[in-house]
Amino acid sequence: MPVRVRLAPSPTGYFHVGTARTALFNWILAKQDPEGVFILRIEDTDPERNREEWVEAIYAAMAWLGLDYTGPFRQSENAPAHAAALEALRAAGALYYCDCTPAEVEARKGEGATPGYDGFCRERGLARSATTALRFRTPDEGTILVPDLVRGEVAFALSAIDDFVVARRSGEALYALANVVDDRDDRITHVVRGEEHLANAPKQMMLWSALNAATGLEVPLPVFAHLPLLVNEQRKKLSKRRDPVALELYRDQGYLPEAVLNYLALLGWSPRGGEEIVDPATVIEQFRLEDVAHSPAFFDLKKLTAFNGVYIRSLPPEAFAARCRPWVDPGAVPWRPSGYRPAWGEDRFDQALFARLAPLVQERVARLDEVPAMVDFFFTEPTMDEAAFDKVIRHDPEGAALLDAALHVYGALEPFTPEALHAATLALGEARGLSLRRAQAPIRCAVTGRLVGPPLFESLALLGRASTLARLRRALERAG
RNA sequence: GCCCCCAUCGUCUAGUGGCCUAGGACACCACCCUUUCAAGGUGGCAGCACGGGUUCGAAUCCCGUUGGGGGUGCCA
Repeated sequence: MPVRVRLAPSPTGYFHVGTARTALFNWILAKQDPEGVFILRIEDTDPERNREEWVEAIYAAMAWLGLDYTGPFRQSENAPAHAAALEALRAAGALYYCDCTPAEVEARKGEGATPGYDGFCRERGLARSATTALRFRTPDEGTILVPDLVRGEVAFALSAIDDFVVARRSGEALYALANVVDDRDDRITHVVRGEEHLANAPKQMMLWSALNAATGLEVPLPVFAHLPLLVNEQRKKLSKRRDPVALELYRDQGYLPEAVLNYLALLGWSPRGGEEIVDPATVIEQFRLEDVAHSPAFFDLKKLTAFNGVYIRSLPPEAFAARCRPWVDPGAVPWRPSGYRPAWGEDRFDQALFARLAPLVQERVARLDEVPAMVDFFFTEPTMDEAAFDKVIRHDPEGAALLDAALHVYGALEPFTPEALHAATLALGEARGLSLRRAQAPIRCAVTGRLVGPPLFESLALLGRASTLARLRRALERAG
C-alpha cells in the first residue's frame, strides 16, 4: 500500500517552525515511496479563528521551504461529507444529542476518576435542536491500543475517555470528526504529527472504526507517529506568544530554507555516520520514523545560525550575491524581508560592484541580513563609529600621522590594487615600527567608519582611489 | 485532580548487555593562522537524574522515586 500522508495545519496564526518540521517529516515519508502522496489540507473548520491571510502564509511557507504537495485542499470544502458522516453515525446509534452547557459539565465534574463529560445526556433521547450538540458514545471499559511508530504501542483506558463532542449546536462538524472523515477520504496511511495530538489518537481510531461500520466502507486504520515537541529554553512547548516561532521571521533574517530544513531534520532525528550537514536526498535515504527520538527538543537558534553560515559559505559566489539582493538592492526585487528600509539610494547601488564584494562578505556572515552593514561604506558615506575614531585616530598620536602618510602614498600608488595597497601600507607601518595590524586600523576606520569589516585592501581597491583619498582627508580634518 | 509521554555533556544527539576510559555536532575556552572581523586548523572543558533489582557483566532490561512535558474545549 503506497504511503499517503498529510499536513493538516489550521490557519490560526503564523506558520510555526514546529509545523515546518512536521511538514518535512511527512514530505520525507512520501518521497521515500515512489507512489507516496503528501497532501496539504488546511483545517479551517473554526470560522471564529481562521483568517485568509494565514492560509496564504501556509502556502508561502511551504513554497519557501520547497516542500511540494498534492492540493492544497480546504477542510471546509468537504463539509457535505462531514454532514453525511454525522448522519450515518447518528443513524447507527453511535452519537447522541446533548444540551449540557460547558459550564454545567464543568460544575458536575467531581473529584472522581472520570474526567471531562460525565455522560449526563446519554440515555435522555434528546432530539436535534438549536441547543444540542452531538456527542460520540465511547465504551466505558476496556483498553485501546494506539499503534505509534515513534513510541511503540500506547495504551489508553477507555474509562478515561469521555463522550466527546463531534458537532456543534450549529450542526457543524468539529475537528475531531472532520479530521477523521478527511483522513478516511484521503486514504491516509500514516498520521504523523506533534505529540500534543497523542491523546486524540484513541478517539480518532474509535471514530474511524465507527465510520467503517456505519458506512459499510472498510478503510484501513492509519498508523500514528507522534513527534517529540519542540520546546523553548524553559522546556515549554514553543508558543506563539513567547517564542520566535514564525517561519517568516527566519526568512526575513536571511536564513536559507535549505539550512532550516537541515536543522529541523536534526530535531528528533540524526543521520548515520555523524555528519550533520546533510542534503534532502540523504535524509530521504536514511530517515525512519522508528529512529525518531522520544523526548522534546530545544530549538537552538545558535546551532541553526551556525548551520546557516555553513550553507551560506557553500553557495557559489554568484548565487550568494543573488540571494542577498532582497537585503541590499533598493531596486526592484521579487521579494522583500518585512521591515526593509533601504540603507542607501537606488542610484548608489551597483550590482556589478556588489558581485565583486560578495565573496569578501560571504564567509563573514551567518545570516543574509548581516550583509548590508558589512558593505554599506561602498554605497553610502559611512556613519563614523565615534568610539573607534577616538581610539585609533583622535587619541592615538600615530593615527593621524598614518592617515596623512597614507594620503600621500595612496595618491601616487600605481596600480591601485589590493597587492600594491597591502605592500604600501606594510611599508608605512614599518617606517614607524608598527605592525600591519596597527597600521591598517586608522585607515580602516577612516574609510569604512568601523574597526571591523571585509579585507581592507581589497575594499579600498574596489572603492577606488578618489573615494579612498577623500575619506582619508575627511578623517584628518575631523581629527583636527 | 485524572490520563498519557519523556529522562546521555549547557543544547541537539550516537549508543539497543560486553567494542564505553560514553562518540559527534552547536555553544564555550585556549592555541595556531592572520591586514580587522570571520573562516579554517589543533587541543580542551563538560553527561548516562536517583534508588532498587535482573545478569558473570548495564547508559543499555525490569520496578520504584524524583524531575520535566503534553492532554484534559460545542479550538486545532
